[in-house]
Amino acid sequence: MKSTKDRLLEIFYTLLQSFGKRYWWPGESALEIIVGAVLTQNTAWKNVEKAINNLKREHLLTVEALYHIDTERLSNLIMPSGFFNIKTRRLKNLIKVLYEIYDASIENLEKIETYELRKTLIDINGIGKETADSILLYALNRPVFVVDAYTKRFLKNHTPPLIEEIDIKKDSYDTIQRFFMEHLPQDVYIYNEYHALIVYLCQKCCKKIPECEICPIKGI
DNA sequence: CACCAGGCAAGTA
DNA sequence: TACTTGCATGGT
Repeated sequence: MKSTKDRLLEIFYTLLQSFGKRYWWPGESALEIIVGAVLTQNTAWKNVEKAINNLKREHLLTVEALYHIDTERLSNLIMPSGFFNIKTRRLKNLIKVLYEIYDASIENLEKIETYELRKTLIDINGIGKETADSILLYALNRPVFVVDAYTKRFLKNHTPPLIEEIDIKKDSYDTIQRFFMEHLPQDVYIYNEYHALIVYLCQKCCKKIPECEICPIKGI
């Protein structure tokens, strides 16, 4: 009987071999990833790209520019990503911390201990656990596992079960995160690729469950 | 036409 | 603690 740790790793390497590296997170800078993390809340990535491109075209992807930009102008630029009024507020809240506390320098974030930084991020109105962890992992390369709707769907659909279903149902972000982190090496590369592969898997074939014939990890 | 997408906060019971 | 709702565009 395989251990849960062995199964999780086997699933990882099988997904990696089947689908290849996902190259997450798309973005040319840490700030672009941070901004994208807010814009993609409950939103298709395709729409986020339009918003990001709007900001890039206007050379607004700097902490200074986003701090000083007029609220209405920012709303118009990020409109394609939806929820633009609330996302403008959320971006401003986040940028305000980066500008006023961290002196507009992403590099100053490097000095902060991971879980202290996580708490700081979550304390910002508009930044929840998933957004904070996405920033930590994908923008700042911290070994933090990101849990999202796909992760829950993956756990819920996978057979044989990896974790008791009862733990998946409620608001179980911390439980699921702990599950992955306690059963996997604490490794930024693995966390990065694993989350991206789960998303790809769900977008590719999880929708066909329970009879997904092309699922490469069936039975593991 | 309906439904969903790489969430979160605020309100209610 | 556990549900429910508003937020909004764009693709299928």
